[in-house]
Amino acid sequence: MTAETKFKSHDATREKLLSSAYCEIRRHGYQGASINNILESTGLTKGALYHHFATKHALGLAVIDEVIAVNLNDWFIARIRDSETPVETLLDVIAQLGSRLDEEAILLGCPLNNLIQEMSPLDEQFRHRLNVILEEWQSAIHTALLNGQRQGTIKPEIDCSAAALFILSAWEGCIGMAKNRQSVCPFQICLQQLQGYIRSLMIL
Amino acid sequence: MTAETKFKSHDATREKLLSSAYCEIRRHGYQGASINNILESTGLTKGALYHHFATKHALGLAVIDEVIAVNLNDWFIARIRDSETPVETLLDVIAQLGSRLDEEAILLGCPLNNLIQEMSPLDEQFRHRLNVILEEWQSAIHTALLNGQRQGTIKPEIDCSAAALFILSAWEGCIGMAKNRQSVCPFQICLQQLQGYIRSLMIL
DNA sequence: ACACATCCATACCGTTTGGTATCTAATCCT
DNA sequence: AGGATTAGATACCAAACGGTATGGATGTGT
Repeated sequence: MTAETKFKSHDATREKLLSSAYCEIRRHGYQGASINNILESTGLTKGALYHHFATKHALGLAVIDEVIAVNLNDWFIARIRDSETPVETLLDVIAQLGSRLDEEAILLGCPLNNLIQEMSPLDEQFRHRLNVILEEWQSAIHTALLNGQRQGTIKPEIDCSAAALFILSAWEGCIGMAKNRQSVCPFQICLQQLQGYIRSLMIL
Repeated sequence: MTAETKFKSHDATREKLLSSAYCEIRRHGYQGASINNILESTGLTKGALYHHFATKHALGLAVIDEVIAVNLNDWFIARIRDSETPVETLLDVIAQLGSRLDEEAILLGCPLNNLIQEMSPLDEQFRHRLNVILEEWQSAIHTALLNGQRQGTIKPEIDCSAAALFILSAWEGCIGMAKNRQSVCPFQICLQQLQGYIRSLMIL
């Protein structure tokens, strides 16, 4: 009970820091993220931050592990992996992506892809963790396609691994392009083409 | 003659600065790019830099206009737009992309896409200039597909504008994913899938 | 040859950066 | 209850940041 309340309040400020850092990084990138901004938006001080995180670098890694990875898993990866009608679900998730994201979300882009583009050449620890998420994602699409083949909805001659990699790349590519257009419309067009590609893998 | 030599030496240091800034930005992003690093790698000083460029911001815009836009135009956009066998050329250019880029080039990613992901939400002038390049690129692919339709190599029912947008998105997406994998192999697989998509638009 | 503009080096500036040392409450364990 | 640990606020720091002011060369135009 006492340990629980302590643990809860402990997590409370830690979560606040993580959440604020996530927003700041999402907007300005990791390098552009300002520790002072993060603290200002939480009302906390450096004492709190550096009590929970050794360095800015550690904070960045924690944001990846505890925010980005979790969100992506809940929203996309787990849904696709665990579906009993995986190909339908894959198409559904992409459709929802096009209809549910507002302009601001599009402008800010995919948190995973943002960090990949910024940090992969700069920091091996960042790169590795982002790569793990990416591979889980690709693996989820891969097994979805394999299940589709088993269920007879995906053409048997398809290389599901390569197709999964391409779907993921195109997915992130669509979001990336939309980030520059600042508009939902071309984004939806792009996602429709991606759905068209996926349907071309299917047996009609 | 005198005016010409003056102009040449003028351009010489200016080009040095642009080239060095391009490399620095490619590695660290615009925000992460250090003016001092740029100067150190050229052997020049701040007097030189701020004589030719008013601010770091102006330098960044000049890199886009005078290096990135020019390079992309020479390597991809103009080639695709001006080809008499546009679809073949498009496939060729993508194939060359997979075979000619070494691991370091892949690790550093597409200079255009890098800046798009970093700067689009942060600076309207950056976003606009990058958008212009992107639209020229998409337009080049678009007209290539339209020419293909006229030549009877592309299926008439294809929405060439949407397909061009998707090809461009997937293109950048492939490079972006490869940036994290740090390997040529998945990149080539991804590009092969993109070629497969383009072939699915063609009349065999 | 002389006034003038261009080019760029040197030295400096204020601000912001991530990070640290210290100190005070609060909480935990026995 | 009381010593020990944890949580977090405050004040400070050196370094790096982008940017500026000045001054001296090197031409350039007349």
